[in-house]
Amino acid sequence: MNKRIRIKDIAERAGVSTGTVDRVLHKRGNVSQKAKEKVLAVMKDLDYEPNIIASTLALNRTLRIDSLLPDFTTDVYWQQPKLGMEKALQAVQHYGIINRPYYFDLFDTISFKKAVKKILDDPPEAILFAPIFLEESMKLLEECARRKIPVAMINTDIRNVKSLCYVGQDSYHSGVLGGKLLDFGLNEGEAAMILNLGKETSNAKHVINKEQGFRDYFTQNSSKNIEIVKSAFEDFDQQEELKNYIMEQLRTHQHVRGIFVINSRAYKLINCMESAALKNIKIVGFDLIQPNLEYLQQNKISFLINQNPVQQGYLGIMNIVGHLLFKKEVEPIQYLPLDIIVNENVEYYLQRELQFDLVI
Amino acid sequence: MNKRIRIKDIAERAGVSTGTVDRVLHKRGNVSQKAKEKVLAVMKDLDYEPNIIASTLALNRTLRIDSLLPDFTTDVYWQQPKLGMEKALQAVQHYGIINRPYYFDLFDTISFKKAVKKILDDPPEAILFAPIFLEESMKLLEECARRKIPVAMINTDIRNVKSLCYVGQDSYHSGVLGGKLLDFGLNEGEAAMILNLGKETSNAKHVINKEQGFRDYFTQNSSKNIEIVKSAFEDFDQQEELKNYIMEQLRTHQHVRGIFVINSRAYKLINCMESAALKNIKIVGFDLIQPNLEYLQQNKISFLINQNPVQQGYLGIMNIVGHLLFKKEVEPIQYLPLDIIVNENVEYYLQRELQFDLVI
DNA sequence: AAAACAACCGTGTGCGCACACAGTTTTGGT
DNA sequence: ACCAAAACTGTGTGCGCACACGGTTGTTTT
Repeated sequence: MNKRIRIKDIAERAGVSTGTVDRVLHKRGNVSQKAKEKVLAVMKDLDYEPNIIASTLALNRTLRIDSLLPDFTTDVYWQQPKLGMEKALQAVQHYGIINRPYYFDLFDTISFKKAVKKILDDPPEAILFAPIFLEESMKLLEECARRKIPVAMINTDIRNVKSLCYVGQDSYHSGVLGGKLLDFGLNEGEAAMILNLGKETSNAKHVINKEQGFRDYFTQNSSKNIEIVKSAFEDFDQQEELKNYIMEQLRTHQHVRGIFVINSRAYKLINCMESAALKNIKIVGFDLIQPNLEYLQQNKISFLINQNPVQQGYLGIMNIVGHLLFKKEVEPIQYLPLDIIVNENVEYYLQRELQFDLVI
Repeated sequence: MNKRIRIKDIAERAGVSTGTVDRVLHKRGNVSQKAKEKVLAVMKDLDYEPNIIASTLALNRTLRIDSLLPDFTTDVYWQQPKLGMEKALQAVQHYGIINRPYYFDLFDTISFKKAVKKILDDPPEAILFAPIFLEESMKLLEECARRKIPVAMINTDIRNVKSLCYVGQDSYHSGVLGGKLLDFGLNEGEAAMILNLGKETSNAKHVINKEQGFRDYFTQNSSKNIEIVKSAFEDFDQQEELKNYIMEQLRTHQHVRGIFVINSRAYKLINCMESAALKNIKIVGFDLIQPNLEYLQQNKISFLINQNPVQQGYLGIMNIVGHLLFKKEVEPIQYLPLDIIVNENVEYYLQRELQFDLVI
């Protein structure tokens, strides 16, 4: 195929005008059955593909994607999906895609509900959001399904309600992987702790899945008789209280030789541990945020599991755009790789985030 | 900014015609200094950005990117950069980008030189290639620099000659990482082998870098007194000879408890090893090709390091396109992450390769 | 039979830009 | 002063598509 097939070529071959071809193409206006069949046959024969460039120019439209993400001033982790989202938006700006961002307090459903109301009062073409609050998020999804607004989710997966897609990690298998990585540092008869430094209101399903995966790893794979200790502390921003809690936990569970921190806050754990304890305990955490990176470099953290938050934001937008503009089929569940990060390879992941704006 | 700024808006504001604005924009034809300054000032004031969509349509041009990759029938690894390249080409097809692919024999410089001649006899707008043969590749790069043909390299990095970019792995640090990953399975006083199942003619620099990185890891990080054993075998396609060689190597170096295979052919090593030996020796290899994946699943390979070959092909093309179409600055050296692959996370990397066509 | 309505269709215009071409102004030479 | 050439500029056209609008034909109603 040397020359791109145009609707003019289709029209000539089918013996109709370009207006008729356009009407068949867009299922618009009236076209006789006879003309329709002729046009469709020629399109198929010539393998016609619309010129998205010309279509975009002619349409001269603006499509708005509203985003609803946790406020990154509450938790630095959320700067990263925002970064990925912004880079994707930059890449597709010339297609007339614009964004209206909304933020909510990670620990306050009121702010989430307020933002949802604003979004639905002036509905966009599509929504990208992080479903931190299960019940409220399901309501948003149901309403969007009713209004046929495509929704892409990141970070947390909600099933049983229709959405365009989920882009994020598989929390169960991140728990399995955490088990595997901790296992390298464990000997026969020692104990491993799974530590949740998070609030009860957020991501309960994630927590359960990670723990289950972690336990299943040791049940099914490790022959070292490892005891699993579960631990959780909500007031992780209270330094003294957290320190007391950690010290007490380590005293109570003296066989613990590995800790799997299931949120991005492994650094808060390490802030509370004495050097001697750190030498004897391997720590596996999540996410390449600055305080974690410093401890990884100091080998106080053995592994970080990268949830690819930048890519979540990026691909969330790209999937929406692919659906809206290119009429692409979208895979409903898209798990991102569970990157294993050590001091020797972390640099490349950090560079990757910076280079995202090279992608069209 | 509610409405996109057009050249018409610039023209009105500067008191000239759109033809003059176009001439200033493209440094074409004649424009008086006075008009030029006015136009540039308005452009800057209004933060004008050309509409790439309209520009592409008006230009109605075809840009050809020639690719020069090793023949994937010789080595299955090379199917993957080809796949990434094809997906990128698909994504940018509507910009009028076409591809002419050339393939060469991985172990025969003649085929490479023949392909180079064909490319240069009918020069494309840009070239994507894998510089397997150092000397011949440098000649190609010098000629392209002379003719101002942008070249993107993947898999092997050639410095000191001008090119658009290199997208690939950092071979030194992949050696370092290999050392780290093997170190998990090693005890005091044991030995680690670095095994090269490759031909002398290919990628010598890569080999040297990986080995150096591997050695440096143990020198600088491991306190276990690990002896490093270097081993290489060229006739890796001769099953009996390879088996004899491996058996002899394992007899000679009985303290070897870990083997780092520095090409993608770890599976060939495992084909030659007896079950008993496999239980005592950890193996770290490269690349998610089918035979390796099977052994990873069977836990005969402990880790694979993913060189991201699909992404190399993909980003090689995307960088060229960004440069040609969007006049983007391209980062000259782009190292891809060194993914650590275990049985528990491999699935996500495989799925990622399949989903690439969702990206615009 | 005439009028009204619906189905159907072709034509024209515009989206923002690239660039060819012809007209106007300026400059240089005689 | 006159002429030719060069510099400069505005205008028109086309890229492929989306879609509004008016004209034609066929059908239904009066």
